[in-house]
Amino acid sequence: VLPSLSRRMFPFLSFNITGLNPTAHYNVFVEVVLADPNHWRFQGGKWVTCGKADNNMQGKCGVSASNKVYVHPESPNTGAHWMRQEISFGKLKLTNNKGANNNNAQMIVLQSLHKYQPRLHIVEVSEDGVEDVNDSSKTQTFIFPETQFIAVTAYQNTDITQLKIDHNPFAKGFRDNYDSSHQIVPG
Amino acid sequence: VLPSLSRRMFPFLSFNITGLNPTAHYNVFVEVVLADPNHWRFQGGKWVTCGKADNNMQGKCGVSASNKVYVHPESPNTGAHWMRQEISFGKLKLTNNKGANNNNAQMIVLQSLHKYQPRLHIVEVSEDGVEDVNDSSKTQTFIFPETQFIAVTAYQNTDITQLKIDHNPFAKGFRDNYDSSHQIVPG
DNA sequence: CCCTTTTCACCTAGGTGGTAAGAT
DNA sequence: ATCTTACCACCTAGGTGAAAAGGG
Repeated sequence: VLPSLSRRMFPFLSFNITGLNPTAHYNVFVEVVLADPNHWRFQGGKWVTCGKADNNMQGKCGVSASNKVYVHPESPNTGAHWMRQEISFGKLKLTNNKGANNNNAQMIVLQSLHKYQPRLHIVEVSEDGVEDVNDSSKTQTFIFPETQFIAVTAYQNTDITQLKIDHNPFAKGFRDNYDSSHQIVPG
Repeated sequence: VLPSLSRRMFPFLSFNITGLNPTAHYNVFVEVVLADPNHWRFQGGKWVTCGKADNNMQGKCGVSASNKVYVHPESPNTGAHWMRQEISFGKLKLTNNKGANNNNAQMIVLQSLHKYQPRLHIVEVSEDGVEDVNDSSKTQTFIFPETQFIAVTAYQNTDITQLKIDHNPFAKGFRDNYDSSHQIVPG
């Protein structure tokens, strides 16, 4: 879901990284860009393009925007740190509220019913402590097409709803086989 | 308190830092060292030394030990980052269990009924990404005597207990004026 | 006797999908 | 009609001091 109050992305992105310089410093972050310019709707049990593409979306697919980036909270850190174990983005939050970024909280702002492609960026921090995203030797980007998703404000596909209920620990109360026998019963 | 299961230090340490190089990288951490070699006990409403000092404590006052350090979770980071706002150590945990460090969790191991002095360390990370605590030009240490404390496993001074109940949000249920009228009443 | 460990009810803090109401 | 918002009960996760139980 994609509410005005932000929600975490679930299932969340998680990566294993190798080949970094163990003693150099890197920023690691995820960016989310439009995968295509279409509106999508869920019809007849399938996601279909709505026909008309957004007017002002043409040519913007795959282009970065400043408010669509989530820097991993352990950034900056050493190559050794990033390679030690899987890097998870379990706290990455999505929202459709453009004013949501005004707070200190870092959230990714998306448009509902559009398809998105997450990207993983690893940027080496140069000696003077600033990252240089324009130096291609210092920045690497990875794209996994299987991580594409369509943002929604209300669930459309019940399979997705069930997947979340089954695997997200915070949705345990909605599981069919949830044992509530420990609850207090009046009388 | 100082249980085998660790508890947070409260009130917690918090610092404002100025004078760093905004673009250089630093590790920031707190170390806790013995303030004196004595046993302390609370008697007649006051803390008094127990008479006999620990045999193997002589000459160890103020000396570092590897398991008495808590690295601020935002380390490493830039001077600009550390100077932007107050640096709080609200999640620093204390324990008396020497095996507690075996887990991934980073806790400071202390001995009950001994007096301790926290120290703030700021270490510049050199260009190759490793800190050099032996280069005195790259490391700074700050000591505030008013932050000394005596570790305990059970509260002795009721003034301290009340201070925690009054100011620690997690102890709200123990406040005299706590309004529990919202609680469910059976029948 | 004094100190430590364990357990507990009670709280903060915040992440779920459902649902009803609101908006276009 | 379709999408969005606001609110809710219900959950995870974990930080409190009190009090009882354990240990030297």
